[in-house]
Amino acid sequence: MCYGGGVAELDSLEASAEAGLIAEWRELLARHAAAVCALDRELGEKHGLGMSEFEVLERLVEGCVADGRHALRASELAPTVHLSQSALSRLIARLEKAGLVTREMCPSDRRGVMIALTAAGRERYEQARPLHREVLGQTLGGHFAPLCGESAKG
Amino acid sequence: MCYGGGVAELDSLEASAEAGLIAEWRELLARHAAAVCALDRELGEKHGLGMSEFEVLERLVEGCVADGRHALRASELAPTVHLSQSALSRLIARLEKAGLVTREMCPSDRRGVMIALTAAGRERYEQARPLHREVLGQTLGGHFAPLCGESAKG
DNA sequence: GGACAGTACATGCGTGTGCATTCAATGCAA
DNA sequence: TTGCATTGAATGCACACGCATGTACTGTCC
Repeated sequence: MCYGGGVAELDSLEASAEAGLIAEWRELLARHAAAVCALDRELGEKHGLGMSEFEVLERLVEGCVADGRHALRASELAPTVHLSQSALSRLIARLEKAGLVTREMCPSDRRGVMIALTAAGRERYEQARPLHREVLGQTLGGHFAPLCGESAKG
Repeated sequence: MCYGGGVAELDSLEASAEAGLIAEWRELLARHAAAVCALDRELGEKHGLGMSEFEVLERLVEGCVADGRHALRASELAPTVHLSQSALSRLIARLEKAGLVTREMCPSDRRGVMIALTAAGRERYEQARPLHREVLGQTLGGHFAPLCGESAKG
């Protein structure tokens, strides 16, 4: 197995590289599905938050810790949570409706919106955080991958 | 840095374990978002397939190769693509409508449905497969992660 | 100043998804 | 055989998403 390389071995080399890629891909899909599903279910049931809602709250908390800023622009928030601009806009609207964040006009650029955590938002985050970590520990660290949704119950 | 373990170091140990978990989680999210988004866009544009549609076709091809079976039960297909039973049902309906699979009553258990690739389905899969592998190679192997969607263009 | 391209966010719309439910078929027990 | 719990798949429904577009604002060029 020195892979020194006759032509005949090139194909099998490529084939095994492809097999490795697919294996990596499927593990990624499985872990993602397990984690997202469990997170959405647990955070939703126990804290009234979806996974993306939690991620946004977390970015806001980190923003405050990191550079002591009081609020973040929506445009800098969107890419960090892998959401489209429109999806983030609506997500922020939901959080605002729930009283977890506030949306204020940006004074320096009135097109922009500054999004800030409320006390309730920070509190909700702090409450949800241990469960978030626990679920991740189980679905990423532990490999027993409790698949979720209908397809898992059966 | 021997982590021999005074009590005071336990907290920092736990903190770094948590930080590692979160780092792993975020990389998982980033890779997944990049890959799924690119796959959906590329396969959609060039082959009229969504990511999940491709995955289902692939499972059907593998099923035939693996145990020479001509068709798979819907119930055994669902968990392998991380979709709920209802989502898979509709996905199969779309594939059937497109002429890529057939749905036949299972003779031994008439509640069940046997899903089989058509010639067109197999052909579509073979055509789409190289692009699928290419996109995965770029988004998983290469780490330049071309984020997709609106949030990426801006 | 006025016109115009570009940017930031909101919104109409179509679509895919999961949950709850429904319907048909099966297996088991009385 | 009849009755009933269980199972496999389809469907009503609500919801979150992305794309395309709309609206308000900014900056630049004339």
